[in-house]
Amino acid sequence: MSSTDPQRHTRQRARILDAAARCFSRYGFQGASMARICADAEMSPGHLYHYFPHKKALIEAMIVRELEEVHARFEGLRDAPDVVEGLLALIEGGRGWTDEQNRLMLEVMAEAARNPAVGDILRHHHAAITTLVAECLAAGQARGQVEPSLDPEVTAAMLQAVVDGAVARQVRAPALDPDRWIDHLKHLYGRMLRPSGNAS
Amino acid sequence: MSSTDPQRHTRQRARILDAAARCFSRYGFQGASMARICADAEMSPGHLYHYFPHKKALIEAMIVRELEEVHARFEGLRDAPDVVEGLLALIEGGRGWTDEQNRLMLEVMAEAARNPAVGDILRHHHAAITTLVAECLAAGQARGQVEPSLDPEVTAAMLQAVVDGAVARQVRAPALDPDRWIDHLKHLYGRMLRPSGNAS
Amino acid sequence: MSSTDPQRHTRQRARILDAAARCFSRYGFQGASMARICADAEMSPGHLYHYFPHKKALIEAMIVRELEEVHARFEGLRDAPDVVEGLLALIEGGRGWTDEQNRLMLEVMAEAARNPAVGDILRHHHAAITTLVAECLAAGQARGQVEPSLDPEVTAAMLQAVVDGAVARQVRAPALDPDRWIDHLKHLYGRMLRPSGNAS
Amino acid sequence: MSSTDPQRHTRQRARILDAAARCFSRYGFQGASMARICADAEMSPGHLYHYFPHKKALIEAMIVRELEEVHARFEGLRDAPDVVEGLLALIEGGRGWTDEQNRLMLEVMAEAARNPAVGDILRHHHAAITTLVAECLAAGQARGQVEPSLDPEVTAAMLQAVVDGAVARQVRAPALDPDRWIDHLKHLYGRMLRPSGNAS
DNA sequence: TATGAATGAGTCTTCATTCAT
DNA sequence: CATGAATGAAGACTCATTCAT
Repeated sequence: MSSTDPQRHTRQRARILDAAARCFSRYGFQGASMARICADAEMSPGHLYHYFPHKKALIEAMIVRELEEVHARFEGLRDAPDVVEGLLALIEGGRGWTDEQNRLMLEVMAEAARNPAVGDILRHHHAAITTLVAECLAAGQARGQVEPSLDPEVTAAMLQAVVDGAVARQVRAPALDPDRWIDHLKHLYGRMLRPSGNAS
Repeated sequence: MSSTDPQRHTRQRARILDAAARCFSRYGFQGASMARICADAEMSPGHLYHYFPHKKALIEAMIVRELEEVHARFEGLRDAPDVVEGLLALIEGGRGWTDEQNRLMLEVMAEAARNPAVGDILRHHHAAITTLVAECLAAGQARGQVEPSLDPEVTAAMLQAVVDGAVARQVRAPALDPDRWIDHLKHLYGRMLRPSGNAS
Repeated sequence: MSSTDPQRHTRQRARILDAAARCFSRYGFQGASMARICADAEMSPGHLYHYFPHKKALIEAMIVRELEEVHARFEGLRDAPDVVEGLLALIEGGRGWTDEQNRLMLEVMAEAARNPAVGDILRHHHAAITTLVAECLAAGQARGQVEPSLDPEVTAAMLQAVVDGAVARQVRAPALDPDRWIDHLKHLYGRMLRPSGNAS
Repeated sequence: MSSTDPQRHTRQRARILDAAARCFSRYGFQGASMARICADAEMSPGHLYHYFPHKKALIEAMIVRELEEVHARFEGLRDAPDVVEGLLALIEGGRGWTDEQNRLMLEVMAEAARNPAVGDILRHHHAAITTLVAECLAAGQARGQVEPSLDPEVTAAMLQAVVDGAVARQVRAPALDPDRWIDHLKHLYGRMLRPSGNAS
């Protein structure tokens, strides 16, 4: 009986999304053809269209998955005893980002800037992270770990801008020693967040 | 003699580059068809190809022009009596960036990440600005305006990351009050750069 | 299993090659547009490109098929009891060549003269026929059917030059009575090949 | 005063026709663009169109010039004391044909097969040469230099077929030693033409 | 579930030709 | 006579998508 096997369904979707991520990061959303993605996923076009009705749907699903993974990295912040240490650890974690992820994020940003649907996805995700980080920052201020004059919301947005800047840096200055860069970033970011007079 | 009029030639190229910038920012490099650019430039395809041999050439010329304009904004830094003030003024200037420029920069970053030719253009331009800013920072350190422990080169790279982050922010959080954002940015950036104990 | 049906595949290729031969003979390789060939093959361009990746590939495949057909006509020579009779029969067979085949051969020759890939195909095919004919001529010499002083290889090349000349004649002098022409050709060719003193 | 200078006019036309011959032989009639021919003739398109109203006109003018040159080579036949020697000398002269001329002839034949206008030019020229050669052959028969049973007209057509075959051979078997080939050709052709029992 | 044949609009690019200067 | 800017209709080829099997 060909009754639906949800597990298999999910596995197939994942296989497609993996292939899509690989292709999109290499060729961009428009540059990656469905045929290429099919080949990469070792699947016929007809079959792939069984799982995603449009290219648009595939792009959006892939973006959502990607952003959820990013979100997951921020969740840990809630349990960090020291918020600032937690945020610095997140920056430290940027060291592990692959080129594929970097390229994908840049592609997502560019697409979000012109495609309202993608823009909404990004903004929704951004708002979720911003809220999370802002809450943590406010808690940190209550505990005296964070400079009290900082606006938590804007500061949370800043963190994400720093991440975007770091992603861009990998393209702009790939030769720059990552250790020097990340150390510098952590040093300055620490100085920013901690109460005045409390250098890292 | 009816030999070529170089002025007209330059004007035509500019007309095309303007149309290209508009189209690329709206649809992306791949999404903008030559036909559309032609229509926007009010020019036949054959004529456009008289000025640019490829779409690639058009893209690259447009990118170079865009980046040179960015570079020009940084040149003023040399004459600023206080480097930090100069840099903060640059951040302040980001307020004037149009959506078109923002989108274009995002598209350029995404393209640079996968297209080596574009990547090289970006890196070359980035290096030029980095050198310029680093020199100004070093001079500022000599004059006691800038925290002496900062590495000028990495700090210059940081500035550009901040700009990239600000560009991304416009997509991520367009609702965020630009005044709040820019003030915050200037405040923190000032704290980063000025000698310790010298809050803005 | 609905895996590829190789028979259908072959039939489709044949359909395309037929259309291509018709169009190429009418308009030349460059003059025949893929769109026209598609229309002739009653097939969409996308579908045609499913079978041939380039126009070049289509041209070459068609040429190979055409030349193989020519080659096949020569194969019979091996079984002819009298080589000279066999060769004269081949010339006689030229009567049956269609205009399409003639035009195609002329187009192939012209293309082979400037396109190395096509040139190689032609030369490879030419060498195969030359070898075949030369062997038959040598055997004929051993049997006393062919003038012994003739160099088999060059004489085989001569035969093909005669064929090329006959193809050209159809263009140069279509009004010339084919019977008169072919009879003349056979007469002279026979005189050439047979041992001296043995007029046809 | 810009009054017409017919000499200059002729020289310009020649310059264009030279460039056209070069380009057509390299790329074919369709493959050679007017722009390329202009570049080769060091002339602007507007100027070139002053001399030839169409590409078609240029092609036809070039073909006529080419064929007239061929015709000129045959004119000498009239003064030859021995027709057969004269014809053999013509074959011998084929040794001097350049690749450009060869390719051009092949292109002309292919074009003549499908383009009625070009076909007519070729046939007109062919008829002129045929008449010339046939007359010489008839005179030769009267003088006992040529086998009397040969039909002069068909034999004249044969000569031209031999030339076409020789042109094709240069493409089919460029490696074949030209000396061997031409000697063979002359030997056989002599045997064909001379009265029976009169080997070369 | 899975295949891949099939479509046709759309992409970039070329080219013969015209025209203002 | 001479230039080269300008046109726009093709040309080869691609690709998202559908559908019969």
